[in-house]
Amino acid sequence: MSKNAARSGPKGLEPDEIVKAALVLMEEEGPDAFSVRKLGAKFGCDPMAVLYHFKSKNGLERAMADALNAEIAPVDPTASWRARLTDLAFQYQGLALKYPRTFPLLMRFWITGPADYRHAEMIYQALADAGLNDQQMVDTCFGWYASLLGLAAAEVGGLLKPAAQDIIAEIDRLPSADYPTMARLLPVFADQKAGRAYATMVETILDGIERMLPDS
Amino acid sequence: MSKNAARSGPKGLEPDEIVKAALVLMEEEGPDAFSVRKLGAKFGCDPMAVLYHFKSKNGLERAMADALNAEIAPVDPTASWRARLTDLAFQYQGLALKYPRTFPLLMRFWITGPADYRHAEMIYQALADAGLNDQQMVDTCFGWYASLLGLAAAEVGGLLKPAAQDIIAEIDRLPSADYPTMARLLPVFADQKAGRAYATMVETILDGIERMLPDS
DNA sequence: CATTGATTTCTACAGTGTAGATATATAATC
DNA sequence: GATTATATATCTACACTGTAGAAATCAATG
Repeated sequence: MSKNAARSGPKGLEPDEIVKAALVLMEEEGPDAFSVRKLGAKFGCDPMAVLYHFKSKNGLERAMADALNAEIAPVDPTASWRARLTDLAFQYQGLALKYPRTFPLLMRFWITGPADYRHAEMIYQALADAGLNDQQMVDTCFGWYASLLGLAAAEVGGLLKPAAQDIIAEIDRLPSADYPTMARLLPVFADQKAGRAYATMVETILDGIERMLPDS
Repeated sequence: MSKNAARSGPKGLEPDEIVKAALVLMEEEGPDAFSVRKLGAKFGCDPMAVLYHFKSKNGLERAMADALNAEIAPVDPTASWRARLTDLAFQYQGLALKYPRTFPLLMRFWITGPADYRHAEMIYQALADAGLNDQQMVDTCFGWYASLLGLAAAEVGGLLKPAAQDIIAEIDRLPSADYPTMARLLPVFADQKAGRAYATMVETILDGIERMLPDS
């Protein structure tokens, strides 16, 4: 439309659009079959055009990770620190469920760019309102973020989902003398409800943070 | 030596030895440059011999992940539940530091095989001794494990290490009005001591677990 | 010795990321 | 408007990847 907004080059390829298409392709194909050639074919451009905008496949994947982070919505600043952190935690879980095959990229590019500075700032402010001192805030913010990513990745990676039949069979085959507690808990595995372990752990970590407070 | 122990085939290739060499190669080359061809060259056999024993590169990588889990030593059963979980936590951190480039495989194969059932059994017994009920135990065990893996992966992935100079510069460039808390904490970032955030978070989670107990 | 069956190697193929040269279309300058 | 400059997109080529399938090799058995 206007002078230099929509089309910046010969074909006007928009990096954001490429990333969007890349996310779709990644979810369709999975991380192994995802390739810049397929992306080019899907997007209707030469594969090398993608690399021109992102330097390398690695750079593209970093941009994809940042695009995920950018979907995190700001939290309500009037809510309690605990409510805000809970909100963020479940937003991350939602992100993992929406992009199960892209989400692991967040653990490859722990710092993706501006989008997660925004996220980090929200965590810091919540922890500051909770009453942590500076050192505690830094440690806890990093730890909170890393734990959440691990939890969410495990959720979509299959660890937190109800135990699969073959896994249960495999555990059943173990000598129950060596694994008495696991053997006893097999039925509990079997009807493990998706998402509850995640919620439980979020509460557990928040409880732990609360215990750090001076008046606790 | 004896009949069928050492050499089971023409050359007597031992899968365990292949995995050992694979771990060395992975640490040398990193996940991108790691290939079965290079492994074959290093190990002195045809690349396809590797795939014969592990079905696929994926199968090999799963075996590598299980080899890492197998390095976890049993905990002292006479120690308190909290001491046992702490022990396991730091063993995992040690594993991540020893195999920084292989460790992320554990988040690709959340369930690697017998080695982590052994690990899980130790966690379950500790949680049982702590006094959690069955449902809590299952949720907390999964959550504990996933969080720890996230923490350890973040540690070697660069999130928990002292902030790098370019990152600090990048944050410094942000409009400090939008990121007031982060801006204030920049100096704390800068001399972040490796490993302390990990230790802090482990304590935090353990505190949270303690709060689940009925008499707490 | 011949056979068997598990192991190792060989060959070939389709697909990958990307460096480097080239073409193209827009914007800037005259 | 013609010409130059510049950013953008494409083309070509190369070294490398995982692995299917055929072939060779070797130890043990009958």
